[in-house]
Amino acid sequence: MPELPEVEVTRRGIAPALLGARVRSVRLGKPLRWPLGADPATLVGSRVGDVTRRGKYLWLPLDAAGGLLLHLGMSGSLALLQSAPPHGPHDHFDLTTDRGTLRLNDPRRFGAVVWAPAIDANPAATLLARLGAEPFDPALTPAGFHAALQLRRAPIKAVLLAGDVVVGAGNIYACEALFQAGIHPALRADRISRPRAERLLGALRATLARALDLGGSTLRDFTDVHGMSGAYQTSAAVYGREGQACPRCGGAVRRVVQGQRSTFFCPVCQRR
DNA sequence: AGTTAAACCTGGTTGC
DNA sequence: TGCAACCAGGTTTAAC
Repeated sequence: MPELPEVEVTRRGIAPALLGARVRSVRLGKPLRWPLGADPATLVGSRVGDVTRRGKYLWLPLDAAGGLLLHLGMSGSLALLQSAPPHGPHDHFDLTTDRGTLRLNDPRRFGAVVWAPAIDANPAATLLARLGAEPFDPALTPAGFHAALQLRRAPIKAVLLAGDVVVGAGNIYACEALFQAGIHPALRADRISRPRAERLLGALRATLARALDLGGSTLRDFTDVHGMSGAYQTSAAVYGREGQACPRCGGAVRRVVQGQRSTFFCPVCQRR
């Protein structure tokens, strides 16, 4: 599921409700990507601070008890439950507080909940270290973006997905941003001109902002903390629309595989 | 060093 | 209907 918009929608859903909440108990289900790395009992009694986001990770500070780094993987979602119903087969983490239970549901278990003493201490620091710029950070300028792309020979689609230049775009929004920018997904990143890099950065920001407005995309699993689906997927121009008409030129949307992932694009509107 | 496959899992959809 | 093959919002890890 979750690319930056979905993670941010999730963060906005839980942050105000959990700020200052007192942890009552922690329940672990099946193993996630990594072990928690702490005795759940040591978290009990701590207070939740302000939940922040870095890339597709959420950081949930627990004052004296360090904090939790959360990732939703491919199929994860968080719910905030006032009275927690019995857990289902894919509920793998419960953080019960005096303000409700934060529950992670993740069928594929690519997600993670990892404890760290601080966000800049391991293992959180290592996981966050390789992340690129936040897409809405004003410090990320067209010139800086272009300069970073000049160092990469991989296809621009792969570079966007790698997230080490700019974070936030996953498979849906990388495809959509490239369509909006009129750039062919197989174009080498270092062959993108300065004006086109500027256009791509604008397209990426616009795509992510629009998805955020629509509550993200729900292909199958994703819901916000109240169980609501996102709506972006119905307005996608190319993603998931192989063979359908390009909304700009009417030609057929194509699907190719790049780096083991499907890429959707319009061969007419998107140029090398 | 930098790019590309393999791996982690489950479940829904497609095709024979 | 049954079953195999393929596909899916990600990213670390190992291998060219």
